[in-house]
Amino acid sequence: MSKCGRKKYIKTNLRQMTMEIDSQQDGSIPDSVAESESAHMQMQTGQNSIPTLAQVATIAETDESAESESVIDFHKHREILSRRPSYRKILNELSSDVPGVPKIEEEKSEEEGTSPNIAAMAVPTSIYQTSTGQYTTTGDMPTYQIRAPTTALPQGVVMAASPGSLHSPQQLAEEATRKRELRLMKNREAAKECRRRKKEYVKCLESRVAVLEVQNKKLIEELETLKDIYSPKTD
DNA sequence: GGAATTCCCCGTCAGAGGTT
DNA sequence: AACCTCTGACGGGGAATTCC
Repeated sequence: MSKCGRKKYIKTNLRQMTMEIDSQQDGSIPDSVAESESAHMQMQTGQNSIPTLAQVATIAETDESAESESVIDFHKHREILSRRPSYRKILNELSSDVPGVPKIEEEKSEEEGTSPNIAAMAVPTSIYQTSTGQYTTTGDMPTYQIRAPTTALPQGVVMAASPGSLHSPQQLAEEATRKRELRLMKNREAAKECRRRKKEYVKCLESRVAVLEVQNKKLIEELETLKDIYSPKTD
């Protein structure tokens, strides 16, 4: 399997996992998933993530054969194009629904923070459900205190004079370069954070899958027991 | 042992959506 | 409108594993 193929495979699994959890919880595939991710899109793209513009274009093209007379539903396309909520949002929603699920802390102001950088702390976060139906946590999972970028820029990033004071083309070029470097640096950090959150999110999903599987098994067993008790004996 | 493949991480870009 | 944040997508590099 190529690198690219492998990446797609991982993403497919991740999305399937999410859907599994959703369907286990309310017994149906969420409308958003059902609507925004048609089966034929999955077949065409091999991905379960939000399609790229090119993919959307392909979908629109092939859909034409099926609904050539009808106008493409604008809202449907908006939904396809729309972004899924951030991992932070998802996890925080989860944590409000399910006690024990760690919250990803919102960015704190610098006054609150003690460390200038992102601090990862190991706290117990793996989720398990007790016999009473409560969620509990064991094991280590990193949680994050995301801090606003410090005012102290990293070495090599120099604050330039205000744009109004720039005159020569050289100064303008330097300013542009500086801005680009700053942007790249910020994006680099953002990507790191994003990946960390994603990992946390995946771990959380995995834990929930485990919990729900156990719960499901128990319920099936209970059902069987009740059936045995209440069904009339034939002999 | 070396080539091929897989896995994991990273940096960058593009683009959606939020904020100022 | 400009700027910022977040995240999917892409591709590269290195370590680990598998295959011959």
